[in-house]
Amino acid sequence: MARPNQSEERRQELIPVLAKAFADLGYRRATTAALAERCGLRENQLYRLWPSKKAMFLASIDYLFEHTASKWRELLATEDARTPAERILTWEGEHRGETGLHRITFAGLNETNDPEVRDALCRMFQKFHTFITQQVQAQREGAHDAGQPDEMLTAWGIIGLGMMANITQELKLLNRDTQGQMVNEVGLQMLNAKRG
Amino acid sequence: MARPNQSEERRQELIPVLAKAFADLGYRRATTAALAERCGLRENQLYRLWPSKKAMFLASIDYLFEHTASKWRELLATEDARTPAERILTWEGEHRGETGLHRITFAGLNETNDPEVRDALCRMFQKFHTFITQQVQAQREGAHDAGQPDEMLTAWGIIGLGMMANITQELKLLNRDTQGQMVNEVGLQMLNAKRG
DNA sequence: CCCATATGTAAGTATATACTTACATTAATC
DNA sequence: GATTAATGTAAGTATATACTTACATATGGG
Repeated sequence: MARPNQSEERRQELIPVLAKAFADLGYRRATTAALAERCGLRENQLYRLWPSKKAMFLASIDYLFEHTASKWRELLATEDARTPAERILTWEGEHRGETGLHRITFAGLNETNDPEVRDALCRMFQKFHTFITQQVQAQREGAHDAGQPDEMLTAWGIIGLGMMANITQELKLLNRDTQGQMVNEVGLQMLNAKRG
Repeated sequence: MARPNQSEERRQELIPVLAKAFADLGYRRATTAALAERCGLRENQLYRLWPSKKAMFLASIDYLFEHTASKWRELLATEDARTPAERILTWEGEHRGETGLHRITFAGLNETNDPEVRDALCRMFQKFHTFITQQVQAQREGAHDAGQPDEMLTAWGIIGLGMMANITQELKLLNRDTQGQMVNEVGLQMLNAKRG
């Protein structure tokens, strides 16, 4: 034998670079040439690590989800005057779109004809949804008002609010402050509101 | 002169076909060959009517927005026990995604590097936002509660809810009934809620 | 009928780009 | 230090597809 195979380590190092490239450029404009250049490699070196561009894309989706989720877990662990759900909302309002996860999501939503891409997106949304549903339940602490939507539906609403915040950012429809205010105010309302 | 030019009429006839093609296939898979075939034409005939594929795409965005907006105006005109806003929410909960506008939106969001596409999307979202803001204002009739987000922010939240409903549909994450329920319940909550 | 323009048909081109191949060089293990 | 797999370099290929060109045919107005 000679020279140990370090492919796995290389992959771990490169995935954030790929994810950023897909986030910056979208799927189409993130050509294999561009990806390789950002990685400081040649195209065929990338292809030694992943079998296809699609595989690189799927790896990026998983990575960015994990990245976001671990940030959220961290927020849950720290103590604060606010509830966990409120902390996440505030943090998202302030840091919205930093990872570029949404751009990758848009790119993925354009490729939903591809079963693997579709599955990756499904898993991602499902995980977010489970996570947020738990937070909504914790926030409401069983004090379920008569007219209030159940926690699962509210959770989808909150995810939608986040998507919309990303879109308004992408299209420069709202400035950062207004965007943060939106996520905070409308999000809190969905969390806590009672029917009038 | 000979033979009157009927290009404009042809365009009007064909735009719905193009829009459906983009909605079904997304931008990338809607190749010019596919577009031409669905129109029952050759590619160069399409190119006599529009200068580029992008132009066909932009025309489709405008068309689908107008299509949706006119449906909503119709809903506003009809009388009902419910308020106008409630009527739109219910209708959207039931007919969500029929036009395929959302798929075109996703495709567009992937091409936001292109200034023309970006502008078309901005115009579309702005128009929807203006429209919905008016409905929220009408619904709340100036009875603005202290903790309630202002109507413009709420309107973005409602649009986000609609986007999310489209995504859950696209990825088959929710069945139609639950989806409609989500749009209705969470939407109504955003419209009417008072802080608990 | 004429003729100018619209419409139809059938190729072709140019380019981008995902992916491959061939070969040179390096470096761990024995 | 020899061997062998990993890594680096530089081309090349194959294909898809947006867009074009060349030419034939139809059709309405003078």
